[in-house]
Amino acid sequence: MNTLSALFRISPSSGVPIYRQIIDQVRSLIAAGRWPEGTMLPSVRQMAVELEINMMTVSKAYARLEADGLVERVRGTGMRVLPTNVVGNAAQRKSELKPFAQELVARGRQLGLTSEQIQAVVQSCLKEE
Amino acid sequence: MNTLSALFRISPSSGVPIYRQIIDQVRSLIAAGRWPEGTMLPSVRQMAVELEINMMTVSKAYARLEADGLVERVRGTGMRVLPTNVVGNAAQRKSELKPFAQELVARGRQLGLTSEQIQAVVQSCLKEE
DNA sequence: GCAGGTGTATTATAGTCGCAATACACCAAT
DNA sequence: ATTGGTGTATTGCGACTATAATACACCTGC
Repeated sequence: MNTLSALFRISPSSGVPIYRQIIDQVRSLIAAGRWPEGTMLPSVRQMAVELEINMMTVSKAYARLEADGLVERVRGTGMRVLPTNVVGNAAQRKSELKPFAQELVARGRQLGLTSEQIQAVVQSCLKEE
Repeated sequence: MNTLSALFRISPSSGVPIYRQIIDQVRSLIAAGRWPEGTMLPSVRQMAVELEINMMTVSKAYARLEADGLVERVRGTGMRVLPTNVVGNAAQRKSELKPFAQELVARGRQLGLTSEQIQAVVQSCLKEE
């Protein structure tokens, strides 16, 4: 099975740069503890094949993640998740989700929807998973 | 007062092209009936000044909106909202919001949050408006 | 007619993004 | 030492995005 496509949600047509989507989502996965300390990230080549993007695009995302101190580059082996970056606190993870909720609410308001209607849309998405 | 900044939510650093943000949000506002048939869109110059972006960026967004049949160009006057594009149905407006909800849920899951926690984040945003 | 308001076209510049193809440096397993 | 797996550097290319500075064509109101 293709585990990557289950974990990642890459949208080339969204306007958001692909390397940035990778960065954000890797950060989320690490923050949630799904990739614990010591875990090796998928190789750039594997990532590129499964997500149907360029190898260098993945590499650039990884380079940035290393610069941000989330991941360690192990020469000849791959990228290893560093320890100190796991956000165990649920409240902190919630705060990372907040920008997306704010975006959702703003759009809902523009569409003239009530709070209840906005929540209903979220609810339906949760059920459809 | 600055009505535009209250209606619009432009984020130049989001990665999403500015002209595209304008298009999406104008569509939302029209779909919600906040700009009824016959309403004149803000002028490109006003928009550019208040949102601190380039005039031509706004113009390109408007051109696309006209191509999509949402708006009519009145020479020497401005852009007028066309009638047949108003989405009166709440269900249809909800469906326009759905992609944002899906994005939110996917990110919440990546962060290891439960359905209840995701809803709580939305809830807090609704209260903070 | 004229001033001042529309949207638009043009040209040029700069930056970002993604892909392709190749080559390199490194490590692990054999 | 060889094979095959890491990530990376380089170069070139094309496309898209945004800005700037002008200039134009059009309509409205006085």
